[in-house]
Amino acid sequence: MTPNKEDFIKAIFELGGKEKVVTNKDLVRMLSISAASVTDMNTRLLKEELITHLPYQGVMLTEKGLLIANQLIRKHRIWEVFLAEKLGYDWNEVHADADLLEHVSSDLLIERLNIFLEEPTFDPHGGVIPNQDGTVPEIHSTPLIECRVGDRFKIQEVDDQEDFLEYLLYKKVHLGKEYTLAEIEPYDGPLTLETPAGEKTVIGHKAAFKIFVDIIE
Amino acid sequence: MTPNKEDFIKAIFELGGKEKVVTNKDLVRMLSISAASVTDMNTRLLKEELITHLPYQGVMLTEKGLLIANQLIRKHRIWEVFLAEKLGYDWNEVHADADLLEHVSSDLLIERLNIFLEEPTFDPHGGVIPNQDGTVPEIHSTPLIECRVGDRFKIQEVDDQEDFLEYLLYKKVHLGKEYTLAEIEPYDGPLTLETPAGEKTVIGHKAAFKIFVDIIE
DNA sequence: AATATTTTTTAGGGTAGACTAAAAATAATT
DNA sequence: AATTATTTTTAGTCTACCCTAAAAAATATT
Ligand SMILES: [Mn+2]
Ligand SMILES: [Mn+2]
Ligand SMILES: [Mn+2]
Ligand SMILES: [Mn+2]
Repeated sequence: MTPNKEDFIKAIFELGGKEKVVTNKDLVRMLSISAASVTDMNTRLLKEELITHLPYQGVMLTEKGLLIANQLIRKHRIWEVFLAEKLGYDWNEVHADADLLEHVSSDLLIERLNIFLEEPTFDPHGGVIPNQDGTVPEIHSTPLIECRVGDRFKIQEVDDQEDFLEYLLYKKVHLGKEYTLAEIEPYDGPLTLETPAGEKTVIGHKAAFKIFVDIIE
Repeated sequence: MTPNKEDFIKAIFELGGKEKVVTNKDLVRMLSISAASVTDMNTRLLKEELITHLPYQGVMLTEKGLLIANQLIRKHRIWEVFLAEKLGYDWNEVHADADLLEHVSSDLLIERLNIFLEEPTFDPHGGVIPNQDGTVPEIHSTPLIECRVGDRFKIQEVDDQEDFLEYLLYKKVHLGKEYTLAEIEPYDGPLTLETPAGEKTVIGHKAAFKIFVDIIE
């Protein structure tokens, strides 16, 4: 296994390759490599039985591939916790370094680090950390866009794109924060969130797809 | 710069390439690669002006190469401190992981880590950590083999080979520990060290070349 | 149904970093 | 001084990962 292969498998997973076929086009966009390179890597991963391939359709992860994806995500997210909690990184700064560190982390290192961090369940943007055996704890959360006016909730997870995290930092939206959904403008308009203290925050319509909440009672 | 190039430059440094010409043979032994691969890497590093090359003699580091070596050693040793102090690694366990982590450490990461570790001066076996600018703090220490009977000293630094560190762990020799040199057997015989409490430790002749001490007054 | 567009694959090539086998240069031995 | 042994270099290959350009297949549009 090499860093490039690992990142490729992770990309397939993040594009839904656990349940559905992922197209070459999507991988081209996600990894910023040429279409020919995607075909090339596909044939190599196919040879190792990490993916299944439907010609001209796309690829899906095998059990073996899925395990590698989850173990890599475990490493990635544990490093993100370390960078945020111990080294004082903001949540939009952790990804780049974690994306490199994940590939050079022995099992011993990750398990010691996990203990040092007191076995965290979530990474800095609320992504759940897979277990050592590749299983993933089941967490219930709802996309903010599906909430109704009047719902009370806590922020559970947010999309991990750097610019989106920076936007949320600016809006002072952070994990665990409690809000009530005060208003939704029609025709894909903005959402207004209100804290228990009465402070209001306006969030764009598209942002509401990238925020996941835990509705209270 | 790539991990292989970085390790190659570090190997030249560790074989004395700051002051003297390092042979291909030595690099073959240190890196466990073929002689042809050494010649190959030499020509590539030469092109980047990181080394100077005397055909059929060997290579030396340029200023540029030396800077890279020192910065890599800084990263390596800071990671070693982290693994030992925060993750509970023994001093003979830190090297392998640090040897990988050193290549994926951004400047931001290393400087934050350095602060988190409270700016250590030495790595777990007493190696001095180069400064950010590539300069190296001057530390005075004496090889144990040069000591005279009756000298009092503290353990300052030891060779970082894994099996040697394990041997010292078994002998309960650790950094900062105080001893008096009680006896040296002639004809390259063993050395006897004595703690202030009167406990005696016998050390092989060759080991005394790999232990460096700070003589007290 | 025919044509145009998009996507995927194939063909051919490049670089980094490794290898083996053989040639050339240097060092050691007789 | 000549021979032998060691070390370094050259020549030719290999794999991983990337590319561009062109061909083939699938999809969308007229
Ligand atoms: Mn991330
Ligand atoms: Mn990565
Ligand atoms: Mn080390
Ligand atoms: Mn290394």
